[in-house]
Amino acid sequence: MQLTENKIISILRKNHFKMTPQRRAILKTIYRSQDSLTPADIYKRANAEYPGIGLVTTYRTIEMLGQLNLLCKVHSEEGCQNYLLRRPLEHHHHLVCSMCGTVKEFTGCNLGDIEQKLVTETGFTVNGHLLEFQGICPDCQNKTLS
Amino acid sequence: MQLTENKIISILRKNHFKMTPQRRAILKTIYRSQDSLTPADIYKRANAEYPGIGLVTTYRTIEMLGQLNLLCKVHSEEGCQNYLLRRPLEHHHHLVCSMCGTVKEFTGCNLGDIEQKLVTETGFTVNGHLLEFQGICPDCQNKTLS
DNA sequence: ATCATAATTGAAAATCATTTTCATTTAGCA
DNA sequence: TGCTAAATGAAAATGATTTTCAATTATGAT
Repeated sequence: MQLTENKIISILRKNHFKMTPQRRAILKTIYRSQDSLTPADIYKRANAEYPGIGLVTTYRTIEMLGQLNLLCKVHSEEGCQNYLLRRPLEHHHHLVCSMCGTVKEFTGCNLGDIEQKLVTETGFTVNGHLLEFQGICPDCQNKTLS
Repeated sequence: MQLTENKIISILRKNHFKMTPQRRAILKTIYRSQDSLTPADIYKRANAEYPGIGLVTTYRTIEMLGQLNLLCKVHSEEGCQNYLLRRPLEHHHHLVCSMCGTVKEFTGCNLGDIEQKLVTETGFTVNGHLLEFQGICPDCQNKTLS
């Protein structure tokens, strides 16, 4: 199940949010990017496309998309305010290029065994996990050679 | 291999850092805690013990300990500036109680297979990962019942 | 033990990210 | 076409972190 731009718009409508040109531009920015973006990144890119958008509106739109569960957060060395469209709606994780920021989503984390072991050994209940891989994408591997 | 308070002090010495009472108090605060703490948390606790420590000094000491690789960062809903003494020096991960913040360290993440699969499928090289479990510790499970 | 000096400290100011306030504008329905 | 609640942007407020700088202090050399 993949999230398309139109599907996002219809989700907004369903939840009684108005479609403004600002939101459309911010949405398009997030939609198009395969890197995770900070609020400032989104602001800059959306502005390049549709000048005049305020940083505040960017923050508010991120907040709204977050509430609708349409965003993923990516944790990196530089910070943890990196947002990415939640493309696979199913449970998944991210493989992040430390050079360019490109993200590959993957499913099948298979942490059941280790989780069970933790429950047994510690007496904790477990209700979630955070998993992310960092590496270098093929493009950046090539760039490094030259 | 466990990190003792004296070992930390000797590491500071070895790296030509001075032992001030402020650093001692901050160190003791971090050393004693089994929850991860924000800079503000550390500041408050260290101050209760040794009044007069500045928030700036707290930040600077955290920075120093980080550089010496003596701290772990814990990622939670509330934020990602939660520091914990790096107790097992070996590669390990954290199981975090979402109610009280207590952290249990564990080793043996066994992500080799999934990592290999990712490398093959995406062409990325992989050089690190972030793994953390969230749950409820035994104590908090009991509290919830009453 | 005392001294000299570079490292450390705290207060205040500066910076940076994020949120709030509020008057104005606008999307979407009647 | 008009009404109204929602959305916007500018400016101010907030909160976290960093920088600056003058005063203090830990430590190695004497």
